[in-house]
This record gives sequence, structure tokens and C-alpha cells, in this order.
Amino acid sequence: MAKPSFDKAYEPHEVERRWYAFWEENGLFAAEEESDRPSFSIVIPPPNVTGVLHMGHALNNTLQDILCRYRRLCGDNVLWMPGTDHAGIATQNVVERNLAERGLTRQALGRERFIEEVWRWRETYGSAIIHQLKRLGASCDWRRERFTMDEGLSRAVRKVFVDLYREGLIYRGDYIINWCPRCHTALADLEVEHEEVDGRLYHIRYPFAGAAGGLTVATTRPETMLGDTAVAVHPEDERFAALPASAVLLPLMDREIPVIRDPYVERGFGTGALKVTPAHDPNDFEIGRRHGLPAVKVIGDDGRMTAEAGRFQGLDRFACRKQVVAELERLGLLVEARPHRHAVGHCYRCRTAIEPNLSRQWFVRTRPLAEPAIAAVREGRTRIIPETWANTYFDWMENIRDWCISRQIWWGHPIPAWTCAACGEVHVAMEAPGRCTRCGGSELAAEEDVLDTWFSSALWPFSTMGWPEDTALLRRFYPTSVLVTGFDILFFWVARMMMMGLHFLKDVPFRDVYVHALVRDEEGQKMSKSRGNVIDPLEVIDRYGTDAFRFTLAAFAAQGRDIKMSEKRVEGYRHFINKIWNAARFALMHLEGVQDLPPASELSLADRWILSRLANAAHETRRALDAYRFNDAAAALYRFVWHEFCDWYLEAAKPALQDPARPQPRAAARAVLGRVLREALVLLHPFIPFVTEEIWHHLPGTSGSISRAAFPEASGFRDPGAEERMGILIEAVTAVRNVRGETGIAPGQALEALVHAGRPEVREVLAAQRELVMRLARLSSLSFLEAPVRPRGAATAVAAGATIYVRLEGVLDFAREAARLEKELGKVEKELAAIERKLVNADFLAKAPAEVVHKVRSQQAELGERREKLRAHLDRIRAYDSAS
RNA sequence: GGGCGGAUAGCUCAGCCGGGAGAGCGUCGGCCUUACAAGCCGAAGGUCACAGGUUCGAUCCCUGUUCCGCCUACCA
Repeated sequence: MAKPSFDKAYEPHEVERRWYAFWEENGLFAAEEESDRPSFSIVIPPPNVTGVLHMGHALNNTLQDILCRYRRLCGDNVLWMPGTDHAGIATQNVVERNLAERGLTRQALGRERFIEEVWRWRETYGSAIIHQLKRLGASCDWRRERFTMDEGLSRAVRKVFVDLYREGLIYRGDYIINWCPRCHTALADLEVEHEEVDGRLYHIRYPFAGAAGGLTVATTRPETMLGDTAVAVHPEDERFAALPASAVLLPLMDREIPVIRDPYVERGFGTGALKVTPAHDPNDFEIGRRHGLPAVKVIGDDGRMTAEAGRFQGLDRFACRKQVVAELERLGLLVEARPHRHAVGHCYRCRTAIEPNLSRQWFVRTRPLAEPAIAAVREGRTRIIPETWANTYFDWMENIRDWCISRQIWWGHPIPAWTCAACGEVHVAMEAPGRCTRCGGSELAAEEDVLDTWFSSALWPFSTMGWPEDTALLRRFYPTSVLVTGFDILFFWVARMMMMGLHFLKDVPFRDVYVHALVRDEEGQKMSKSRGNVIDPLEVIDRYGTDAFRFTLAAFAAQGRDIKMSEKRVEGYRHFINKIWNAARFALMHLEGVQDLPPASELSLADRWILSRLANAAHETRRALDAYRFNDAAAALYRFVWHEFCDWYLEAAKPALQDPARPQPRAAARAVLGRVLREALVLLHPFIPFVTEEIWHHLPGTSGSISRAAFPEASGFRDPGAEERMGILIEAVTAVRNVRGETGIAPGQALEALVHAGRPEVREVLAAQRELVMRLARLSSLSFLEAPVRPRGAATAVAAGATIYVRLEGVLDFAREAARLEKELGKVEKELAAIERKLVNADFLAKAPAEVVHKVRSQQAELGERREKLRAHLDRIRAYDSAS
């Protein structure tokens, strides 16, 4: 492949395309089914086939990719299992909308042709999100890509359904479920989103049957009264202890309904009398069961009133409400309609108000499945990180209710059940039975409902690996190492995978669950189309490059905190990418061929220092990633690369690199430069895979893809002595620069400096590194004084345990210098005062650990010394000033 | 109703086992110093929301308060 030019500014797009193709062609993301290396596996949270990449996906997959690339660099055999979800309701809605544009409906098409249409749609658009994940750099093992409607996964679904049914953990029955009149299907409790709305609480008078007076009930949904079959009061409510009649006359319907007594009724709410509509309210349904009440279904599946609603038949439920209220008002039975704020359920797919409806559905008995799933987390077999989410998990699991799994839509896994036309026997089996096992009848009607999409997603960690076959993949990669997901699907998905995994594989589906935050907009608002505040990740990638975007996501992925995304941030990290790029450009000017590191004795102080800092950066990165602290890892790398490697090492190494007259230090610097850059790139690679791969191929001493390099060891070049000595140098140089900045001397003007070093080691370091200090601080000379005596016209800096005089002949503004010293002195005195307050405290001396006391004492000594020096200089400056 | 999280520099956020608070961006001053102006050097800027408590010592632990955000729930 042609080497591109190494331009001043990094140009990401061509680089990204080129390297992604290279990775895929060379199978660098492929997991091995047979391997001696440790296994590491992640199953992707499968995005909806209909979806397009949003910020949530971008964060989620960036974090997974960082982990996968990191583990590969550590030598693991990594499986990142990719795929998509058929997303029953969502996909059906999208395809239906598409049909509507062509003037068609699914009903007109018929079930079979509609399903074909969905598959066609999937062929055309279903890979969009996969391509987008690739642009993000996702290193999935794409050859293994799965789809929840694939034959293999469908088999797993049927097997699970049949087994659970036979174990009595799946049943069918008539219950109140959440019905979406728009999607025309039942929904699980979880799929209902509650929203506070301003409604009204209507007080309606139900006259007694055959007696004067009546009972006033309170309701927010007056239209349901048409289906009332009782009025309930609390058994111990004195107000209703003696009633003139045991029944009331249901207004508008002229039906007599009994007054019953049930402790469910809350005496303090409304009027204390509750209308009971068993067909349209879950609590009323229970009351109805307890009292043997009939259930009258007045609202149909289309949201319109049924024949049971009498003359209201055919009216939309909300229109009906208005009319019922109007008629009651006319009859003088509407006592009042006060404003009332309450929660109303909405369909999580289409936002339509949910109708609780009596209906025959299939359910999973969840409690027996939930118990092992609770235990697994309690016992730490699966860790939830951050831990706080474990509480949420327990809370939900412990109060779990049966799961309605049947959906009245067409796109999904058919429920494998058949009903005998002759005897009504229900058969649940993997394949359609030939004839009825009970009566021998041959006419068997297949169940028309399909399964909840989450039913198949619950199997994802093992169905993707070939279950129910006993595959090599399962043996090697199940349980998966970690699941990375957003908290919004903790119940929908994580909890259910836990239940299914434990039940069918007798082991947890994942060792760790890393729960990350939501990506919000700059103001902290949830991104949504209706708010119009959506930032498209692909546009961000177009503008700033994938690497900058990924690094931003990682840098802001602090545990337990939402990410507020703005392009400004990404721009900042694009600068970082560019910085790396330019550091590499610089390095390449000096690197030729591979050079081994010389022994430590031949390395300069800066060489030893940067190698030590590299080891430290490797250590911090490793520790942070092992703990899923992505932001810590990103920060450590940023600091190392920019503020240590670029700001100090490269500048410090320039003299050696640029001086051909001294081959030995030059060779050492070259070797170190090459080594540190290579290893830094490897450390960075999980975060910014493209630019690191690109640079890698330019560097001498590298081979193959950086994605298969070895993650640097943290222990290698630790050198505390070098770190301390370099610290002195940095402090001294910074002090001189400070003087220069504060006194307004042009950076170009070389200055003379004289140093009085109190501690011999400080003098030794500065003397040994004289040339370097001069260069970095832009000095024309650096000499040493035996006593702290300020030369004429010199500014003073106290730093690194030394006094540094900077000659500013004729330029020194005494007033300004005095002000500068005063400011410095003020700071020191304030710090010292705080320290000394501690040391006069007998309790502190007696009770604090010796090492803390020692530390404080040495701080006191150091600050005291600084204070004395500053005072002395200030006095002299003042004296000089007033004298002159 | 129950639960969880947050409040730290102008902005956005880090801050591990309690030992006197950091970064990025922004601001101010100075620099085109041949890797990088997407850059370099320097500086300013903080009652760590408020009130108590524990402790020799609290941004950190405990209690309460205020203000935000989220999850959850069958008072119609």
C-alpha cells in the first residue's frame, strides 16, 4: 500500500477507510475456536436492524472496542460477537410506514407477503448500522454476525419456549395486560412508560337501586364506567356501614350493579367509593376475581367502544369520555370534575396512551427464574459495575411480576403452539405436530401471536454461540467476560439474560456487567428527535475524525455520571490527535532503523525519566481499564503524551538528537524516542485505533498491525531517582520561565542566571544538567553561587530548594519585582500558617500517624526556608528601590 | 409513595483508603522558538450547595435542609 505523505495536520478520513479495510481483510478481529490463550468475550448489545447509529451506540460500542482491543494487546483470544435485533414492533412500524407511503397496508398485503416485505427491507437497510459501527472502528468478529431471526437463533427460541412450557414456567391465560391500540398488541409492564399528565378526577353519582340517594365514585377515566360491574367500599368504612340498598344503578347503562366491600379501597381517596371495571383495570380485575364479578369489555382492541358500550359503540375512547361526561352532566350525576395530576401509561414504541385490557396472552412465570439471578449477583458470580446499579437490579428482581410475552404483531418469532380444532387441546412443540395427541384430530391451528422481541434477546449470549448445540464457541467463550450496556435496558435485557442464562446453561451469562451512562446534549437534556437536540455521531466523525470522537467519549465516561456531549469537546481532543501526529512527525525525522536501548548508564537523565514515566503511564492505563475507569485511562494517557512526552521529553531530547557531533547521546536519545513512541502508541491504540495504526506503519522497528502488538509492561523502567532529579530540573526551569513571564521579558532574549543551591543534590543536578537547563530556560549562562547574594539588577525565584537569580540588567522594574515577590510570599505564608496550626496542636502530634506528622514537618521546613529567602530578597529589593 | 444520583474554577467535569483541590475549554499577558498557531511559555481564577455531627484533621464519613436530574410504583 502506498505510504501517504506525512502532512503537518492529521487527515483522518482516508486513513480510517484504509486501515479498517486492512484489519478486516487480514482477519485481525477473528476469534479462535481453538487456542491456548486466555479467552475474553463480549456479546454486542444488538442494535435494532432498523436503527441508525446514535450517541448511545457510539459510547456503548466505543467502550466495548476499547476493552476488546486492550485484551487483544494483552494477548487474549478475543471474541466480540456482533449482530442485530429484529426489534418486532419497531421494525413492523417502520415497514408499515414505508408501505403506507406506497398506499399499502399490511392487512392488504396479508401476513405472508408482509413478512417477505420485512425481510426485503432488512436486506436493503439492515446493514446500515453495521457499516456505521465499522466507521466507529468496532473490532467485532464480523464473520460471526448474527440476527435474532436467523434460523439458529430461532431454534434456540423455540427450544426455550417449549422447555419452559413443559416445566410449567410458561402459561397462557386471561389477564389484564397493557394494550397499545396503535400497535395493536399487548405489551409487557416494562414496555409502558408512565408520564404525569394533567387530567381530571370526575366524581360521579350512582343512584341506589330502589332507594333514595346514591354513592359517589371518583374516576379519571369516566368512559370505563360503561363496563362497571360493581361499586366497592372499604369494609370498615363507617360512612358506608349501613346503606339503604345493596346495589346501585349504573348511569347511562341502566344496569344494576352490586355494592361490594373490599379492603383494597383506600378510604381517604376521592369519595371512598370505587367503581369496579374488571375488564379495564388491573386492580379492578383482581377485585372482580375475589368477588366473582363479570368482566365487561367496553373498549375494543382498536381503541373504540365495543357493542357492550351500548349506544356508545364505535366511538373512540377519548371521544367517548367527552360524551359520557356531557351526558352525566345533563343528568345531574356529575358531582364535580376537579383537576387531577396522575400518571398515564404510554407505549414505549409509539407514545400512544396504553389501554389496560382483558385479554388472553402467554406469560413467563418469572419468580422461579429470578431467584437464581438474584443469588448470582449477591454471591458475586456476576458483578455489576458501578455497584450502585446492583441495588436497582435487586429491587426490580425481588418485585418482579410475570412477563407477558405474546405480541399481536406479525414480525417476530411465532409462538410454537397449535390448538386442535376438534378438542381444543393446546400443543407446544419444536415443530408443528401432525395430529392431536389427545383426540387424534388432524386440524391444528397454529398460534398467530409472536414472541416479545426481548424473549429472543434474553438468549443472545448463548444463542449467538450456537446453543442448543454444544459448540466449541460456547465451551470457550461462555460465560462472556463482560457485558457493556446502558442502564436503560438493565431490566429489559440484562435481568432477562441473567434468568435465561442461569436456567438453560446453569451458569451466569457474564462475569461483569459494566453499566455506562447516557449521552446527553450540552445542557444535560436527553437527546431526542422531538427536542431537535440530537447530535449525529457520523457527522461528528466526518468533522473531527473517529479517533477524536472516541477519545472524547472515553474521557467523559466517568462512572455514574451522564455524558454531556458537545462538539467543542471533540474539537479539543482532535487537537490531541494532531499533537500525537506531530510528535510522530518529529520523531520520524530522527529515527532510522531499529536501535536497541543502551544500558541505563549511557542514558541521559531525560531518557531515564521518560522511560520511567512511560512505565507509570502503562501501569495507570492498565489499572484503570481493568476497573472500567475509562476516563482515568484517557486522562493518564493525555497527560503522559502531551505534558510529559511532548512538553518535556521531546524538548529535552532535541539537543542530543540534533547534534551529530556526539553520536553516543544521540543514539541513546534515538533509541529512547523510538521506544517510548512505539509503546505510547500501543497504550493509545485501544482508544484511538486509526491514527496509531497509521503512525505505527511509518515507524522503524514495527511489524504487522499495531492491533497485535504487546501491551507495555508497567514495571519495566521505573526509576524513582531519575524522576526526582528531573523534577528538580523541571521546577527550576519553570521558575525561570515564570520570572520571564512575570517581568515581561521577551522569550527570545537569553538571560543570565545564578543559582545558590541549599541542598547539594540540587546543585549537583543543575550542574550536571547545565546545558539542558540553559536551553529549556533560554539562558545565556548558568553559574553557581556559594552564598545567597543577589547580583545587581537580578530578579529572584525560589524553587526546587534553590534560589535562582535572573539577571535583568537595566530591565528590572523594582516595584514590579517587589510586587511579584510579595505575591509569592503571601502564598507561602498562607500555606505555612495552615501547616503550623497543625503542628501546635498536641492532639495532632499525638494522634496522627507518624508518617503524616513527618510529612507535615518537612513541609514546614521547606516552606519556612522559602519564606525566609523571599523575605530577605524582598527587604533588599525594597531597600534598593528606595535608595535609587 | 419508595429508591438512586448530582451540586467542586466563568463553562464541562476529575478527585481511590479522610492529611489542605486538579484537568480540558474559556479568560488575561507574551511568543510564527524549523514536530505541531489544531502550537509554545507564563498567569489569574475555588467559603468544594447550606447547617450540624464524628475526628487531631472533612471536598471525602454520618444526619438534616435546599435545588436539580433519573428510576420505580395498582390511590381510582
